[in-house]
Amino acid sequence: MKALRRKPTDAELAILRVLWARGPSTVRQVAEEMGRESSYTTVLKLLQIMTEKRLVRRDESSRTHVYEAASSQDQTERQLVSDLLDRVFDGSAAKLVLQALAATKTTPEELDEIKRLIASRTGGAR
Amino acid sequence: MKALRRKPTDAELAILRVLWARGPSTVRQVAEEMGRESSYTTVLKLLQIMTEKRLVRRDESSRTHVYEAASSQDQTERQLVSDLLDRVFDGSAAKLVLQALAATKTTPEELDEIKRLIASRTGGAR
DNA sequence: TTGTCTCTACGAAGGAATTCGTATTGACAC
DNA sequence: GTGTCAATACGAATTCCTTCGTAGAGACAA
Repeated sequence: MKALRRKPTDAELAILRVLWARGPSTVRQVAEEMGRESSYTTVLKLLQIMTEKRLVRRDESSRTHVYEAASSQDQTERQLVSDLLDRVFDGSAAKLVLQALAATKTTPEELDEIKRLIASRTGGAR
Repeated sequence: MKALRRKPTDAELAILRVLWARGPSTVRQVAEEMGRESSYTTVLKLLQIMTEKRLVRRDESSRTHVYEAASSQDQTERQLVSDLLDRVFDGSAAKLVLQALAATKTTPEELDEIKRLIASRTGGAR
């Protein structure tokens, strides 16, 4: 049983996203939300493994267990970005942003939003 | 033999980074560059697998083979960012940028650089 | 030729991720 | 009690990643 901080796999991340969106959920609810790609038992197994890994918490007080993401969406997102930054971009946020802009057709609204983000950062520091 | 577009694994990415930095290289050169973490044969095996996957090209004209990254660093970076965008951020570049800024202690110089990136984007579109 | 290096090829082992089938258990109605 | 339904537990099969040991081929010196 290893303790902490591993990157969730793709399948695990898909489940986490459901849990973040729905809040605490049963296996059946998660499986249904994920459509017909994954069978009930597959989702169950994944959630069991994720419980061991402490990626989710399990409430066993009723017969039908209820699962909940152990880390917030925010924390997890940040961790994944950190990881990409380290593995790919030498820790340079600017390089990452450059590629993010290149990778998407960013709308003017989004660009404005990003500008505001930056402004709020620089504003404080100056 | 499957054809295209899979995400390089962590170990594969580490090798690609060496190839991008050094240009076409032999197994020995890559292994040395990667320090003593991975043995010669491990690097060799990975490069062989990566050749099958078409992640690298192999020049076999001399006895000592020479390997070269098949995709540019730029393309690969973009692909990895795209993947993260899809899997984690619903395709929203703004969300990703927000987390990138939160994840690093960004220097004022970097923020300025990012601002310029954005400005060049908005400037062209307006 | 024989020996020594250095290379590639190959395979095997271990571990993790993913899938799903089957068994078992608990709840509840009848 | 029995039957039925829905849940969890368990384990097997498959595939991929990663590592490394060992074998064999090529080059070259003595």
